Amino acid sequence: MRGRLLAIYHRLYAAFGAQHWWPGETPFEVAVGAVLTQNTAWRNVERAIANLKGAGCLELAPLLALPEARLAELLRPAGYFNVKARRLRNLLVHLRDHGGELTTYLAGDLGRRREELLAVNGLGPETVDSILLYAGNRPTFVCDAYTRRLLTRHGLIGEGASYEAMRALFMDHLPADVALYNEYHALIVRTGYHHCKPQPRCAACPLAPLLP
DNA sequence: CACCAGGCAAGTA
DNA sequence: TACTTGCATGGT
Repeated sequence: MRGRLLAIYHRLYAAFGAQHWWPGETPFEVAVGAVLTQNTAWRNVERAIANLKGAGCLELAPLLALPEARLAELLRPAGYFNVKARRLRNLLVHLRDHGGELTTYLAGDLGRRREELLAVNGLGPETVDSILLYAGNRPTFVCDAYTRRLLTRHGLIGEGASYEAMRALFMDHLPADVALYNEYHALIVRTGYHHCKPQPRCAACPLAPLLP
């Protein structure tokens, strides 16, 4: 399994190169982006983040001081703006209640932090793992819809596999390397944008030779 | 026009 | 437990 997963990784890296994730200047911005990009094109998230920046609200205190209706207004281009205003506030309140310093918070016990964040309404496993890995540089593997498609298509996991099962597949068979986890997930997402995605097989896909 | 995009929670049976 | 639905903008 380790060989299969690494072979896929090397193929993707050779085809697409380093992805330089996460796009975001500070850990706080990364965490905000993780919530805003739920089921949403990154292009639209960038507009919302630009709005927050323009309002001087890309830090905990000023962002938390915004009325929720005003926050939703700024988040409009990211879609689901009412839902996301609530979810983002839930995260901010949680951080405020746990010291107010994101980097310090994310440096705590990994399993404990992951459980705490998962308990925040609006934060699911992908969002939480994204925050931990990309904002906190913690070794947790991020999975998503593209990951599921890749794993099932290569026969590495069953159709109904849970998020936790997918994550465990990577973490049980790869070294707990933050740089590797970072690049691997980014490359899988990059592959999602690749034109071969709907077809079961495509000669131009860098993974075609590895398909069963 | 339809379909998709770096999900998640709440409702239903 | 296992499905289904709501949430919403913007690009292709």
